[in-house]
Amino acid sequence: MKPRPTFYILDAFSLIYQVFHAIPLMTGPAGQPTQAVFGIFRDLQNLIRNRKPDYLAAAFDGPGRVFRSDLFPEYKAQRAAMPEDLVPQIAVVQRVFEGFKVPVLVYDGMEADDVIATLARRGEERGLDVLICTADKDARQLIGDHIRVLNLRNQKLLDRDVLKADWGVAPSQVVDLLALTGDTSDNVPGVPGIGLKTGAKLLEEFGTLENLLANADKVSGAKRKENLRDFADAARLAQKLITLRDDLPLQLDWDALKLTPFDAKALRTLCVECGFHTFLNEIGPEAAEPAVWEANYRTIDTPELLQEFVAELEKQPRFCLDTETTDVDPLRADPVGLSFSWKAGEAYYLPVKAPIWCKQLDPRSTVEALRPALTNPATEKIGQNIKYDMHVLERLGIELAGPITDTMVLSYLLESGERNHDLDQLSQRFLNHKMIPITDLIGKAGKKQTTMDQVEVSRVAEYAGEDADATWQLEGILAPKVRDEQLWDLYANLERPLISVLAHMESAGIKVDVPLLKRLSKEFGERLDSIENEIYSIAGKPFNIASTPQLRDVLYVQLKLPVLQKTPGGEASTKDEVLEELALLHPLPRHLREHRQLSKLKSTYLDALPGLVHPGDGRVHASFNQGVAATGRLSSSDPNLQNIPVRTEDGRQIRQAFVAGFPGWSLLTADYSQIELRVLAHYSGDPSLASAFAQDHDIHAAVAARIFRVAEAEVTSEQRNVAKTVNFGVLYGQSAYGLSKVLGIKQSEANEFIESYFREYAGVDAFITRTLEAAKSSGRVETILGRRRPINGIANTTGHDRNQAERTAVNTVIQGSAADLIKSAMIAVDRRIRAAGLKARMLLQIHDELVFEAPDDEMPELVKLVREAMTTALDLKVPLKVDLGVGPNWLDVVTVE
DNA sequence: GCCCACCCGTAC
DNA sequence: GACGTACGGGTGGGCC
Repeated sequence: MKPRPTFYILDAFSLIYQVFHAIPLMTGPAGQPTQAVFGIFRDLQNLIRNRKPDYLAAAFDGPGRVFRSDLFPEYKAQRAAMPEDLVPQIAVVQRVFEGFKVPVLVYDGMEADDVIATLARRGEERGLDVLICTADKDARQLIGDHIRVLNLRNQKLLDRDVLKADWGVAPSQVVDLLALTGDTSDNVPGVPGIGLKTGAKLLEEFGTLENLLANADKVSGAKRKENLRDFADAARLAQKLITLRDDLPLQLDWDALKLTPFDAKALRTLCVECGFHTFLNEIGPEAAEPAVWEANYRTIDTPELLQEFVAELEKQPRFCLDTETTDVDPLRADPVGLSFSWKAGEAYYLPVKAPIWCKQLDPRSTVEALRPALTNPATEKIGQNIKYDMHVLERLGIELAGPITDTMVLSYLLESGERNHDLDQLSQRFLNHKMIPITDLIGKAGKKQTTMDQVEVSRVAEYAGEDADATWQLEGILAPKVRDEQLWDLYANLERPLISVLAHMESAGIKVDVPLLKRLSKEFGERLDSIENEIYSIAGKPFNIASTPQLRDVLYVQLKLPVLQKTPGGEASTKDEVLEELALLHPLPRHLREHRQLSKLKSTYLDALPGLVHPGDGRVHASFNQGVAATGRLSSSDPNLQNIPVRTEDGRQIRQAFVAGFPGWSLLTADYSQIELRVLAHYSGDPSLASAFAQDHDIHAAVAARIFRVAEAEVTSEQRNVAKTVNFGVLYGQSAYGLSKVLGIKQSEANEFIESYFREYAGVDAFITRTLEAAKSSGRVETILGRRRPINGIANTTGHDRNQAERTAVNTVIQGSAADLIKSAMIAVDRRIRAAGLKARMLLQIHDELVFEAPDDEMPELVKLVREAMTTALDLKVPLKVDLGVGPNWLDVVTVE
């Protein structure tokens, strides 16, 4: 079945009032109020961008008489006049609708609600999937198989089922329910004493309002009986008022309701008038006609041309380079060609591996010819994700020298995590240019995919030339932006030097004991088999335990166990936390938990890791990604070495397979102790937190002592555990509810712990308040080294969205500052290792931990050097502490003094 | 047969 | 609804 086309109907005034009240007063350059305009602009932009409606319309109330006033003169009578600040915004909002090309429907004498109802019906009949965007409860009566209500504030969709869960009634009963409860905002009467709960209960019993009123004497409670009798007419009137007319004689031109591209010019004018600078940036380039991309790319494919080219290249103080290869993994990739650019619209492509019928250069002599330019420390090298090219060049025996400017990293600093930073997107956004998709050359991933060396040179030259050209042009835009935003120091002192540190870590990799992984895999496999049999016999039949739907069926249909939690998709959850509960009721969940744990370990680590071991050196070379995590952390992939198990005994065994690479070498692990809590102590300046760290106390015990008001020596392990959980909860903005769930205590109790914590650590409270205020006024937060992250929705949302934004804001400062700190440490350690001329190498970073390998005779010096560099990486108001361990593998490390 | 959303679970 | 940041495996529905 093909999905139905979508039809979004906007209840204009409902949305306008919603955003007007939700967003604090904003004013434009002329001092005019703009918050409703802003809110509608944002809503439309998001709606069109994210949901891509097929059809779209906005309904306004029409001028003239309203038929409901004939029925009931007081209808909407007590509704306050439109706020003074809103009045002038309505006309501008209309222009926003026009700018986004949203057809505005206004009909003389008709209310928007009825227009919407009619549109919805007609849309449904036409085979569309109708979504009504409104906060108006009345609209819920329209819900059906193909009509739903969408809340644009939280993107929540109301369908038949959600309605049932929410109000306990079917769509056909909505009118009756609202007629019973009445609606104070529209001045619609109802039956006193009947709210949503009671109303739904009565309707469940009696079906309809009419039947209920007819059988009022059967309802329990004397007062309720009396009210139902006395207010029966009021309810009947309300019913009439609430019922929407879905049969208005509207002339609809469906073609005119189809979504069309917005009028960028009109919107731009409006944004300038209103001072919406962010929107201006967003619609600006993307809306404009694609820029003319004047390109002149030359292929350098003879020794003579190469000689001329190198002579030019060596004259350039700065140039952009890019490498083409046969693989996304630079350590498995063969070089195919290099491209260079130092002027917009111009680039050079040097093919070194191509189909035999194409003219090309000799790889070896080309590398030698380029070496002086690439290793010249005085010239600047520009690239997009240049770490990749550094790997390729390293394998050709070239260590890139000179200052590096990486456009991916620049973009990341400007907007960490809010967007992707790949070249295609950067080019689209900043240059308004669509790059040639790589799939045009090598096909889509899969069987038919070829490699770049199979593609004829002329086509690769266009592709590679464009890469270098676009990167060069991007640098011209991004670098000034980074300087303007005062982020250049962060780049030059932290992210830039980190690039080559990461490149070295990646090319070092870490040795893996594959036979051990295989042994463990076999052992886990055998244990899994026996658990599997046990599970099948308890369940009475075999099924796929790894299949959530099948497991659901066994647990909740077959065994009829209670559904304790639903997934975000509305299905019964089978996650571990739920199984833990269910284990108290039935033996099966216990076995399932064990099975889950072992099969996770087996598939994700034991079986996947050997496939990622580099055949040449028996090591895994993960990528440490510098442009992904929104807080400034690194991430690791292929494989992810930042989530190797440690918490359970079975999981921990896997660490034994990460070993020192050579005989007589060992691993060194160096963990920051309580790094995020120390950062919190630094920021909060809280004296008691600071002194606990200054005196190197057990921080969880120290906090326990204060919140439970006992001596530190008297703290019980339960109290310490509570304090530990609260400590971490604070970092994540955990609520009393969350804490109570983790600790298995009452919410009220959890609340007391949290309150007690903030009473004792008022500095922490003040830090949070300070951070949130700054976030609200500036729309972003900043880490200790000035890294920034935009915080969306902290000032203009409420409820859950607001809380989420607040948690993100606070956590980003802590997590991001800790990330700054360890990045600084990595650079410092790397420098010192080089300065000392050690063979030791940094291998891994796991957010608060560094892993090295070194010859045993270097170990004492390395330990000293690492500790020194890490503890002095940044100067905080509390001391930094590092725990070090040495051993033959990542499991069996022995603590060193 | 490939792609992707969803669910789940591992780390800090 | 309720704890922040990541990555990745297995399933199964959708698509080609």
